[in-house]
Amino acid sequence: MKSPSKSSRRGEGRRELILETTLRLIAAGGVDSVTHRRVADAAGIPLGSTTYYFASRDHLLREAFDHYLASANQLQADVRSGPITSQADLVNYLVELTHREFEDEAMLLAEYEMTLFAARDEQVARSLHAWDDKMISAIAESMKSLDAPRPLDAARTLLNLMRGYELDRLTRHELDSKDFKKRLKVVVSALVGSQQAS
Amino acid sequence: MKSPSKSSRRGEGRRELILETTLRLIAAGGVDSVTHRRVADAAGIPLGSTTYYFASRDHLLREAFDHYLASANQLQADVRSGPITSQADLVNYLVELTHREFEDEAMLLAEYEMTLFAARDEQVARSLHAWDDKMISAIAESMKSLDAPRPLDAARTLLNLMRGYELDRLTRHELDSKDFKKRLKVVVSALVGSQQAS
DNA sequence: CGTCCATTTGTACGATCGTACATATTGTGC
DNA sequence: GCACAATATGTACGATCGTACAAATGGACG
Repeated sequence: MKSPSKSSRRGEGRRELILETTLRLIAAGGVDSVTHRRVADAAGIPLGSTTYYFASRDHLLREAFDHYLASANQLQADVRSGPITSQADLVNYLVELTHREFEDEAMLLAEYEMTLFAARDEQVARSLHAWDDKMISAIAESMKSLDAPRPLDAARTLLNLMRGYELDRLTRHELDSKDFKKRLKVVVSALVGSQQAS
Repeated sequence: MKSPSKSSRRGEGRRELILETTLRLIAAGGVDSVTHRRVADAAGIPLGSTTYYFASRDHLLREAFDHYLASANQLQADVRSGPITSQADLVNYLVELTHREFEDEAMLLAEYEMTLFAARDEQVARSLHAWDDKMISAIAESMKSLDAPRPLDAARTLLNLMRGYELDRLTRHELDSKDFKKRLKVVVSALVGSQQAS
């Protein structure tokens, strides 16, 4: 009988403990603040443990980001609730999506730390692209019943907009989400309304 | 008679040399890669020079970001060319604005390094907000003759969209700018067209 | 020329880092 | 219980860091 609540997990459990701790550190102090020693201290394990599971600091960071994307997958699945049959439904879905991200603002910050890291690391970039594609597909799928003329383009535009807004919010904590919803509504109405290409 | 082309500038000139070198390092390797020693080596000056002008590493980074925003101000002024009298003019203006940013992709990366830094540094955050407000005002101003119902909201939406797109481009170098222009056109038509509030 | 202060330069100290590695401990199959 | 592989732990080494600081240099001005 295993004891999952044991603070010092063993084997694969310890591996995950290290990854989760690494993510917390990234969220709190950025990628720079991640060192083998700090991760070990924060996780309550000896230094040797981190080097045993991860050959180098880069390996640790890369796997931590992959671990984050896996958990983000779960979050995205949770948001999908009712069917989307109107523009208002779509707006609410998108607002809810960003709202969930802001529930843990530090983790959102970690997501953008990952984006910048990906700009200099091909491997993380590939993981991030796979996640982005999944997000775009999900948004496009949610617009299916609205008959948008170019669902993938529209989804990409909406995702860009959300990202830009989130980035703004990361440094302006006072920004109003009501304001964002109103602006989002205008864009959605343009994207799902029937207009011809250039 | 001063010799401005002298590689080892003196006084205020040396101060600027250090800031420019710091920005190049941030662009090339991120904020993490900035150390007093590396800046000194890259600038061809001794270590003592960097600590003489900047009391600490944080002071150096903060002033480097301010220095970047000052030069970005110049860039933005350069883009303003002809008058904007149609939606197409506005789209071209915005596309040109992002295109200029991509001319030096490493510097664009440095801009987002600054954004993440600002998320954890109030002082840099204030500088960045002042710059953002200036951008929003400039975009709103450029829409004046188009009679957009909410120019400031529209400008903020467009800036969010541009930022989200730029962030995407930083990791997907193959992305097409023609695609962005088409998507931007749809959004612009929605923002300047007359629609009532919620 | 000589003085004075801003600037420049080189060096040093203590702290922290990534990584390697030898040793101890644990769990498992027999 | 025993052996053996997987896992866990503590320690050490060389490198790099931020920062401090004393000494050297140089230009402006009497």
